[in-house]
Amino acid sequence: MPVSEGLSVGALASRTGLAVSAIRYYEAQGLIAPWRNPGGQRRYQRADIRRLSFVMIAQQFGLSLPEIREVLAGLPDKRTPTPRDWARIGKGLRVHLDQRIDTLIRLRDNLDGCIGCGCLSLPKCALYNPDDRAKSKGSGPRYLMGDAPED
Amino acid sequence: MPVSEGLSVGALASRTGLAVSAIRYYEAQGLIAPWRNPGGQRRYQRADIRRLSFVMIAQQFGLSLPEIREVLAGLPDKRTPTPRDWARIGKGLRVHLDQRIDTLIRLRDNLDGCIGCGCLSLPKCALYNPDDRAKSKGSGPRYLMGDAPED
DNA sequence: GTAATTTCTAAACCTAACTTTAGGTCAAGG
DNA sequence: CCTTGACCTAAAGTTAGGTTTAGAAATTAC
Repeated sequence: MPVSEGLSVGALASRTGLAVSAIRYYEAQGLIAPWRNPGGQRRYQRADIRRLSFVMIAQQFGLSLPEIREVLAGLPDKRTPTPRDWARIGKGLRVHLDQRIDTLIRLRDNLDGCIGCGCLSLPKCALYNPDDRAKSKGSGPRYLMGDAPED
Repeated sequence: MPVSEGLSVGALASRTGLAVSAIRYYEAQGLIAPWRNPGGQRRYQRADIRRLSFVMIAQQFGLSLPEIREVLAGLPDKRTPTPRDWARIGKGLRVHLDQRIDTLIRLRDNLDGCIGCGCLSLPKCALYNPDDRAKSKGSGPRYLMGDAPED
C-alpha cells in the first residue's frame, strides 16, 4: 500500500465506481485537479471522492460537464470543502432541477390537452413553446405544427 | 406550384421547421416513409406534418428515435391516422413522461435530504439508487459515494 | 530481483442525432 | 431553351461524453 500520499486514480475509481478513463476525462474537462507524485502519477485527495460523487449526481439531474464545472467553481479553492460548502452549491442544483421538473409537468399538462385530444395541429397549441424546444446545436428555427388546421 | 401531388421535402421542412437533412435522416431511421415522384424526388402526405410534429414533441419528452419509431408503429398503416389514433399513441408518451417526472421528483427530495445537509457520503444515501443511474452504454458498475464516512 | 500490475500519454474509436460537402439531376419560370 | 433553385446520394464531419488501443514507464508483489 502506498504510504498514504493520496489516492491513485485506480483507488479513486474503485471508490466512486467510475472508470479510470472517465476520471482522466473529467480532469481534461476541468472538473477535478489531482497533483502528481514523483513518478508522474496522479494523486487525489480523499475529498475528491465526494467531488466525483457530486459530478455523478449532477449528471443525473441533466447538467452538462461544463455546467457542472461552473457549479463546482463555487467551492473554496484552497481548503477542503465543508458540509456547508456542499450544501451551498447543492442549492444551485436544486434550482436547476426545479426548473426541469416544472417544464416537464407543463409539457405533460399540455400533452393531455393537445395530443390527448388528437388536435395536434395548431400554432396556438400550448406545446408550441420555443423556450422548451431543446436548444439543439443544430441550425435554424424549429417550431411545432404547420398552420394548416385541416391536416 | 406542383399540381398538389403531395409535399416536397422542402415544403415539409418549412411546414415543420425541421431541416431538410433532418427529415431525410428520419426517413433513414424509419420514422417516416415518403413515396417518390417520377423524377425520383420525395413526396409526402399532409398528414406527415403531424407525424413529424409528434416526433419533435416525443423528443422533448426524452424519447430516442428508435423509441419514437416504436410508438409510431402503433398508428394504422394503410389509412391516414385519425384524432383517435393520435390520442391513443399519445397515451404511451404520457406514461413515459410520468415516469421521468416521478424519477426527478424523487431525486429532488433526496437531494434535499442528502446533498442539502452536506452529508453526501454514504452507501445508505438515498441517491444511491442504481435504477436511476443512467444506463450509460459504458462499462462497469457505477455507484455513488465511497464507504468512508470521514471523507 | 524479477514479474505482474498500474499508470502514463496520445490518438483513434464509439453512439446519437444530425449537418455539411461534393458532384450530379430535376423542375419551374421566363 | 436555358437558367436557377430545389433535390438526389453517399460519405465525411460535428458534439458530448466517454472507451479503447498502443507502447512505454512506474509501482507493487513475491
